[in-house]
Amino acid sequence: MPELPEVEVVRAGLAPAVTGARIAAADVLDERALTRHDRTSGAFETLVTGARIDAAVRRGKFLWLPIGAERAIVGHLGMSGQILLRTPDHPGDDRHARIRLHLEHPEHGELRVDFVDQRTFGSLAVDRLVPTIDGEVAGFSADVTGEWARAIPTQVAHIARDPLDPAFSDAGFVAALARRSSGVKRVLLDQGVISGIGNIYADESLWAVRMHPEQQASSISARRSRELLAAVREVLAKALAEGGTSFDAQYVNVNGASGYFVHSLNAYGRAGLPCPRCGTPMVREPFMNRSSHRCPRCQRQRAPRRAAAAGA
DNA sequence: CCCAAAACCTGGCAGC
DNA sequence: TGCTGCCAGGTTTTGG
Repeated sequence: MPELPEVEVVRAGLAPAVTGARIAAADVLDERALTRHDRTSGAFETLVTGARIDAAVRRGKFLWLPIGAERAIVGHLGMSGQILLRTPDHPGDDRHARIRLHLEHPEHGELRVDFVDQRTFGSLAVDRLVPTIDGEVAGFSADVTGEWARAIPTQVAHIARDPLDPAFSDAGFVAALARRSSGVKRVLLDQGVISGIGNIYADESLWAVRMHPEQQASSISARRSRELLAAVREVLAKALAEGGTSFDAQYVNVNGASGYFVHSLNAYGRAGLPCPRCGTPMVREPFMNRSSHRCPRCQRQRAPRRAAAAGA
């Protein structure tokens, strides 16, 4: 599923092809791909047609293409979204194609950007850019010199910086864990605290530091919190280096190729298989209408804190 | 503010 | 073969 590494692979692939390109036309094939588009500002097609794309920027799992200093096309891949670069004459037989952008690039000529999404949790939208709250660069992109660089789409403004962002606050993360009473995995998945982590990399990171997903966040020491953050960074960076994680071709990069990180997973999807560290069979447990994967030996839960004078 | 759970959606697959 | 129901899960919304 697309988490930070997968979205970054898409962004990096898209950037050189779309930067500087003009959008000649847009086809909306399925209105459900525009659920996050606010129509009161105008129709999607009208707003993007004729616009020039200045960059491809990412924060966490959100991706956006600034079109001028005031607006951007915001994309989220949801669970099954893909953004595919194609030649203009590519057959239009894609069953799950939702939106097509026809581009004219001064150097690369004509090309097509297809937003393809089976499960329709993903979306594109035209959104307003607003200044970042801290005045820092909004997200990751090759070029940060444009007017758009320190501006963020309103839809993304509430999303925390991701752990690979130079402006991410390690101390802020430690403090956030310290004041949360819920389980640590829930906090890792909270995009308002730290962005870019989904179910796969949460399980991988927790395995790496031998932490139980339901460990109460506030019970974790500052030192252990920093170890966890370091593990998150390591896991994300490694996945990124390997081109992202994908199963059954749900996720593909802009050229349509799958990532290879699936071969490197230590916890996710390994229920019943031996823990790569100690050999104990891994378990899968229900978690927020989905699953957690962990080693029952390496990742034991510390006794939950009890209220004072509890019991009878 | 904090927390938890439901809702959104499609297609693969197991089980009958 | 064909039906049913579960499962995958990121984000927003809703309710407490």
